[in-house]
Amino acid sequence: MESVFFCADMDAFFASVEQHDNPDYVGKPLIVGGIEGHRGVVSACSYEARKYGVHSAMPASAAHRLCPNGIFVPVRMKRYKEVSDHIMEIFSRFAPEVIQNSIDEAFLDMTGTDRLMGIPTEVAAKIKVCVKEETGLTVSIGIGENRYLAKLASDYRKPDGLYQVEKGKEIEFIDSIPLKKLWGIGKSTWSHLEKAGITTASQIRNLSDTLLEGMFGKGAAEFLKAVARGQDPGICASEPKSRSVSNETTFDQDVGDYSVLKDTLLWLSHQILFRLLEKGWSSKTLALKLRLDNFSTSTIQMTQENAFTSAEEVFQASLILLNKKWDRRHNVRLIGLGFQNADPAGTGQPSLFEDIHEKQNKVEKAVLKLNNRFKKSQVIKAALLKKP
DNA sequence: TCTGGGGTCCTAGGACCC
DNA sequence: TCTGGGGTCCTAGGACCC
Repeated sequence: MESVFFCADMDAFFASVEQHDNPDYVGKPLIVGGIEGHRGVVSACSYEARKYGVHSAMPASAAHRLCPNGIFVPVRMKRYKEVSDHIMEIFSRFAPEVIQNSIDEAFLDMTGTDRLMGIPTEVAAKIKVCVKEETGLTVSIGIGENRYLAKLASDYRKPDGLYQVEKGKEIEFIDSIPLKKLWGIGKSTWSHLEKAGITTASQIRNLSDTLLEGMFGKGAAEFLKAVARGQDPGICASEPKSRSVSNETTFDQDVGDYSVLKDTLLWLSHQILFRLLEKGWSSKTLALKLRLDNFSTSTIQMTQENAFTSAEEVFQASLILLNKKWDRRHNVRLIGLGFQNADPAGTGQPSLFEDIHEKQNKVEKAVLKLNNRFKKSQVIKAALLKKP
């Protein structure tokens, strides 16, 4: 049976949700994230804002310079998650298997569904109508014989696109997209490729395996070989190889005061432990991340014999990591804490989860108490209170 | 330009064991 | 008195994506 995959990708998702919730924003340059006076980047922006050269991941200051009359609004992740859940539910009405790839994107395995659902382009059109009617938003859908082609196809006619990569035209399709735009080829890989004089997929197809491996290493060579031929390099495994839970915060001003870092770690310890327990996972590995005032970033982690069970335990471990990693010669721009290699089977100790709501209350109280305390400290307040 | 926050996957090297 | 090979676990860093 021939495989058929859809990739459904929402158009300017965060910005579109904001425009839908607030009709005043419709037709105007809207920028989500990148609030003036705060460190940050643009999370998303409307197509009207893109005309000014604004794009996601751009520093806030640059966005303000390019688009001084733009409407800047904060990120409302909870709301986007709500809409996302609704959209995923719509997808599941049409596809036996929906793999969510990010908050605004999913792969639908439509293999063998044509008898029941109809031909792919018609089903895709129906999904688009459904999403529009129920959420007011537009989605672009790409169709291909594998997930990778579907993913590229979803981008091909954005916004409000619908494109199918025809059978037998896979190579032609790949060659119609600039190599540097292919999914998985980022800044670093592109710079390597360019330096080697490789700027098209057809050049990659003509290179020998040994040459490619010598230049990029085995993993990257395999990836490039596959995508240059329109094959799936293995994006989006249905079962991730490892799981992690982390929170981090960038201070409005770099911090040199140990007690501020300590208080932030206490807060982060509660956040990550609660989120871990909420998912029903467990973890023995704790990682601390620091970004210094010179933007250099480093991490340090430790693995203990047993899974972490209390925020206090996490907090104490995080202090050990901080003391090992921070030599106080630079102020701290960002501090983060996370669990690595989390085990989805959990701890096997149900007592941990029985009182999870009670735990949540305690955490909330603790955080509230912390926040009240932090109100005295102007430096840290913004960083702590911006989180729900 | 002055660079968020949350993730996954890969790699290279070291420790340790048989 | 100059030495193996393989497997597994762990760490730190880096690439990439949304």
